Amino acid sequence: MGEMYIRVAEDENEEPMEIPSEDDGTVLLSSVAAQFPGACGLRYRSPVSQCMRGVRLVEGVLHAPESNWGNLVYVVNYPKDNKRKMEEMDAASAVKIKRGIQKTSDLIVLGLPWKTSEQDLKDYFGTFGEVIMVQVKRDPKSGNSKGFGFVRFADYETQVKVMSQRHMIDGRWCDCKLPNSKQGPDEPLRSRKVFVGRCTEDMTAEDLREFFMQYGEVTDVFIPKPFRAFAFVTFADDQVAQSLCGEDLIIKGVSVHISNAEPKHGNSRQMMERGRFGGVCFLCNSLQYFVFKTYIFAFCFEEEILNVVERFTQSGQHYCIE
DNA sequence: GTTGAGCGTT
Repeated sequence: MGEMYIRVAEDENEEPMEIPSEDDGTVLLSSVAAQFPGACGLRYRSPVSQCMRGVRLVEGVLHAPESNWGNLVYVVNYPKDNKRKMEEMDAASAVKIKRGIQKTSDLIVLGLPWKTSEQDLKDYFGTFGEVIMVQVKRDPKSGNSKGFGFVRFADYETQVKVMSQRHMIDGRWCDCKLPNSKQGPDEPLRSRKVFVGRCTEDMTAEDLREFFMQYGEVTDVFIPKPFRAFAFVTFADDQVAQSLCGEDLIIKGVSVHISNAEPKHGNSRQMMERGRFGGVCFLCNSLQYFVFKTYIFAFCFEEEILNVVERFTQSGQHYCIE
């Protein structure tokens, strides 16, 4: 038969590449793999049945169908769950993220007027997007509203939008948040909050909010007092928060460093057991945590320390200095 | 029958 070339592509619609055959008309899998690393075989679309057919492979040698390769385009087979497949998966999920196609979750609606009904909720939230669930929590006996409820949207974009603002419902301001049951260690790498290090004292919460708005909806800015050269910024969308981690950004002419705000397993008990941060506070004589000098943790990005700092500053409790 | 920070009878 003599040496010839067969046309091979990664996809039926892509431009094929010519792969040399052997003198006996067969094609070595190694020849295919030389151009398509990781290839484990070939397939083609039968002109008769219009189905994909596999090419016979015996000990690394590909045999022509009908003893003739013809002018068909052969498509490369890759092993299941190999690198290429993984890349396709990544690409697919990346598209999902970019398009905002993400699983939604129930949002708790806090501050509802006693009179607000589920129909009221549906009518109100329906103006943001498709509502697929509403609930008003009531006392089973009396049927009286407990003043809070839940809502679930069809689209993640809608959820983000709704979480990013307050809501005037039947004359009261209400907040929509992720319920506690949906937070926590459910998805540890999905933090919506970032740590902003190297802050200067002239950076106000409003400065930070305005700056970070360019990346996405900002739902909270927290600056510890007294000044400690860091802040926490929370976004409505965890993807935004994650995308900023590791960045050095310029705010008011100074470079701040963004890193993750929440430890994967930042358990205060674990820290105490390690004996690194445990002890008795000389101020209150009963607290069990130490926080070191400002300049130490201000420039230290160890998640555990930051978590402790945040717990203290947010709870309004005093803290210990050495 | 009241109230106003919170966290969901299944």
